[in-house]
Amino acid sequence: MSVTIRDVAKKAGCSIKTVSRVVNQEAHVTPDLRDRVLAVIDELGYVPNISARRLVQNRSYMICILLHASGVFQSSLISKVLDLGYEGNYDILIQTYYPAFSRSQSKIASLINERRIDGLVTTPPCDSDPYLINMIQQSKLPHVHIAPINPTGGTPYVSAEDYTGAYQMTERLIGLGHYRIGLLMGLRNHRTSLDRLYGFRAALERNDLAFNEQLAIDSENNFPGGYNATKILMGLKQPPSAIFALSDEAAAGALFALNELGIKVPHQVSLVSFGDMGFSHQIWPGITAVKYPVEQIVEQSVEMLIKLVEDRPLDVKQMIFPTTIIERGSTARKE
Amino acid sequence: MSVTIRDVAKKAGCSIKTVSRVVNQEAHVTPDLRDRVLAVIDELGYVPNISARRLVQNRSYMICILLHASGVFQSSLISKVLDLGYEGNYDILIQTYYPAFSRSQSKIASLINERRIDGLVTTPPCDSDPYLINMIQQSKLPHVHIAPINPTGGTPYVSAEDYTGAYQMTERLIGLGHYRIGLLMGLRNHRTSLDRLYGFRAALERNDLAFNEQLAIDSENNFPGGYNATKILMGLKQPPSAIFALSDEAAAGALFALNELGIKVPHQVSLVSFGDMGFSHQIWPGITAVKYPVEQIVEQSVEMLIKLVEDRPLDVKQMIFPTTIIERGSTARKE
DNA sequence: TTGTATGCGTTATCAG
DNA sequence: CTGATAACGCATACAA
Repeated sequence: MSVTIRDVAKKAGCSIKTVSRVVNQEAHVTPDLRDRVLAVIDELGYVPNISARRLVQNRSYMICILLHASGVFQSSLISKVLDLGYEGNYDILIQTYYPAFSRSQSKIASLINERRIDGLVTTPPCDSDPYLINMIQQSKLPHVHIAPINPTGGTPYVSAEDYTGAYQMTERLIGLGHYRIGLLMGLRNHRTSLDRLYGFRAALERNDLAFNEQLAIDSENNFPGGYNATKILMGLKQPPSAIFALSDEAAAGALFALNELGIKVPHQVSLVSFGDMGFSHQIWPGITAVKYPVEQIVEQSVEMLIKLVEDRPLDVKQMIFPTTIIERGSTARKE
Repeated sequence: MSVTIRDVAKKAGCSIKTVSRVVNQEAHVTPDLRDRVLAVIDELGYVPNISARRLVQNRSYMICILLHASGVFQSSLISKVLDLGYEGNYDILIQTYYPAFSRSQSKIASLINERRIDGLVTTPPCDSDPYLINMIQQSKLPHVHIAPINPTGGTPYVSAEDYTGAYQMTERLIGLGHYRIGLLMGLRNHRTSLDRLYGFRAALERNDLAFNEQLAIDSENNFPGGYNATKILMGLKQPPSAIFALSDEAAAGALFALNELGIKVPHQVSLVSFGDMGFSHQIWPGITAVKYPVEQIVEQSVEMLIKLVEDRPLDVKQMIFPTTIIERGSTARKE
């Protein structure tokens, strides 16, 4: 078969332990011998067998990112993961998890219980699945949350300032003279959606504006959700002069609906979104958005996980990144 | 530590080989004994150690999809990969490859040479990198191409009818009365771009229309590429009445530019694209597109690769899927 | 500084 | 049909 550590040792005239030392860059090898071994390694084209190493060390050198569904959030998250993936010693396995499918369940169960991964990062709403969370905790697998719905149990997590971002964006709209603001909400069982909602309400209150139930539409954080909600909003006797979509997809749906209705953005209606992951700048006239710092979140969560895996100390167990507002063409002062 | 095959054997009062047989669903075990073993496995919560299995079988049960850059093509490809990922016995590692970065090179080299993967699917333009291709061939690693630039060397590949798709779409535009069609080309060193270009030209010829160099703009297959090219096209003394973008991103850029110029789509200019991966239906007024069958391509290529890995016969070594045209709001008869 | 011997948890061989 | 035992390739106590 292929060349092993033993072949190298024989040819170099030393023991396998010495070769092992050289390969793993341990101390206590005379430069002379080290060079000889290195030469033989090069000559024979020796590469360590990762499976053997994994077996004896009981480590997989693989970490997993768990996703649910797919959308622009997932896409931009994955982009960042891929960028991280070719650095470092770990392979990053991107895996979807659909609680409803038993195949999906058994796949992740196998990943966790067979110790095929050294650690796990979960993204919302995976962390709201009790089966999964329970399994992770039982297994004592190193685990980091991204934007968890329930940041309980002491699991480290990385998140963003959803509340503040929504608050600031709402204030900006109010500052532009918009007092009737439509809100396209996400599902209420998502923490991020809730935080954004609270931020929105707080900004209204702060400016002595009442929260109008009629203007806050429950919708899914996707294109059809935003599309339908906008149709409803604009059909009201007193339609809003601005719409705040709590996701990029919903904003895209809203814009499509507004176009269809012949309503000019931003002159007749201003539109803003929360996320700014994907094509917010590519859809005419460019959507003003709260930028959600996915990249930093992903990078940080992976970094934290690896520290956990390698048993290195974690200075902080919660990290919350600030959001920023990106101004584009979809907002204007109320006429 | 954790429970091993030996523990199960001891408790069940049989040999480890028998346990192994039960676990691997081999024949030659009396139902009685099998049940007893199964019961113990369940009781002890035994799960086989994948690393040990990998070591002894010299297999990793992991396959890799190699990507270059990121865009909507990659995104929709990844979506499909993720759907496949929780089925089957293989983990699918999604990996980017940037030939310019030595870290990226050494990562993929390690993946291949240390046999950390059992097989590899490459996507364009990875297959145009000689270093990579050479390495793959040297290693004799099972390998399948997706839409290769140079389908040489007998490597199995899966692709789509780029030529025909472009031909048909062009004919459709001509049928709508468009005789001056702007073409937003991708980079010329991509086979798919070339095939699409040839299809476009063939349709023109077939309809006795001359290919106008001025209307065919070299641009990258991305948003700025399409944006800039469209600005150029519409600045011509005789601008086109229709634009054919050879990628979704370029089409989005084109649409943005047209909006910015105050040109109505489709009334003043028709716009079509090739790909239909991402948001073609989410950008007003919906972009008529040639649908590129990514999902089928990905599924098929993974299936072929696994056959290769498992040494099962491959009935076909080249598969080329047809494209279809999706009609949306961005095309109209020339006024 | 270097080497020996043992074990990691499987699968596979071959005898019973 | 079943089981003892030998690999697989590496890391690591421990000995020299």
